[in-house]
Amino acid sequence: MAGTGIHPYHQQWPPAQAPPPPTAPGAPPSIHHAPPHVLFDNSNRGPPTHEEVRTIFITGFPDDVKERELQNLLRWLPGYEASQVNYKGDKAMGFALFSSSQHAIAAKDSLQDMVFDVETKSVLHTEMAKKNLFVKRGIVADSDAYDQSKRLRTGGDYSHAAYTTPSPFHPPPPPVWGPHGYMAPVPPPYDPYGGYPVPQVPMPPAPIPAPSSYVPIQNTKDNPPCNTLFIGNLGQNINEDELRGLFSVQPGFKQMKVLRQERHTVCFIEFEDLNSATTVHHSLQGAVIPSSGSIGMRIQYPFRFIFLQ
DNA sequence: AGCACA
Repeated sequence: MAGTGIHPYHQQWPPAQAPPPPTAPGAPPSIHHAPPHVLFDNSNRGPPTHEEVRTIFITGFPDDVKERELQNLLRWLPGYEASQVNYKGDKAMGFALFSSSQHAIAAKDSLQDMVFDVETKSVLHTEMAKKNLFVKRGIVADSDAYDQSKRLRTGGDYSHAAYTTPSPFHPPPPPVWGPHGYMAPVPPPYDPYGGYPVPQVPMPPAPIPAPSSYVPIQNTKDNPPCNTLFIGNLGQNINEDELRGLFSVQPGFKQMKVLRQERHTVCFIEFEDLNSATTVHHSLQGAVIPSSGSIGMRIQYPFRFIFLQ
C-alpha cells in the first residue's frame, strides 16, 4: 500500500548506528536532480540512500527477445536512459532505467499491455522495479561519445548509417553499446519540454566538402558501369553549389550537369574514366549533404549513356 | 506472478 511510509521491500540498510539522512517529518523526500552524466554514480557512496526508483520491470517478452529489441522499443520514450534483459530460466525480464520516476511511470503506463510481438502473441506487463538498474561507471561524456563512427548500428541493421538530422523515421541518437549487454546511451542534454532528445553532433566545417552522413539507399539495382554517374534522391531543396562542392573535389571529376525537373532534381557527373566514377559510386553512395535534408543520395550508373554538354 | 546487473 502506498500510504504506509514503509518501503515494500526490505532493506538491510541502515545498520543501527547509521540512521538514514534526516528527512524532516512531513517534508517531501529530497530528490536530487543531477544532470544526466552524474546520475549513475552509485559508487563509493555506501548505501543507496532512498533513491527514487526510476526503473521499470517488464515481462511478457517472447523467449528469444533480444536486448536490442528492447532498446529499440524504449529509445523513444522520454527520459530513457538504459535497459537490460535478464533471463530467469528462459523467461526474459526487462529492466529499463529512466531519468526520473515520473518518466519511468509514464513509460510503464505506455508499455503496459503492449503487444510486443504478434507472431508469438506476447503482451508486455510492466511494473515499477524494486530497485534501480545498475549502470556501470556512469556515462562517458567525452567527445568520443559523439564520434559518428562509434554511433553506428543501433536501430536495425543499417550497415553504415550515421545520423545527423533526426526525422520521424530517423530518430534520435542511437545509444552506444556498453560492456555486457548494457546500453549506456550517450545522453544529449535532455530537455523535458522538447520532446525527444536531439543529437548535437558537433560538425566543424569540413576543410573539403564532405557528406554530413550516409544513409542506406533503397534502390540498389543498377546499370552497366560507365564513366558517368547518375545522382538521384536529392530532395526538393537540393543546392547545386553544395553538390558541386562535393563532387568536384573527387578525383577524376570532369563535369556535372544538374537537371531540375518537376519534382526532383537529378544530376549527372562525368569522370575522366570508369575507375574514378566507380570509386565515387561506392564512396558517396547514400551521402547526405545539408541541402538534401536527411535523405541520402542515390548514385547509379545512368540508364542510358548521357553525353554531357 | 516472475526483480537482475554491480
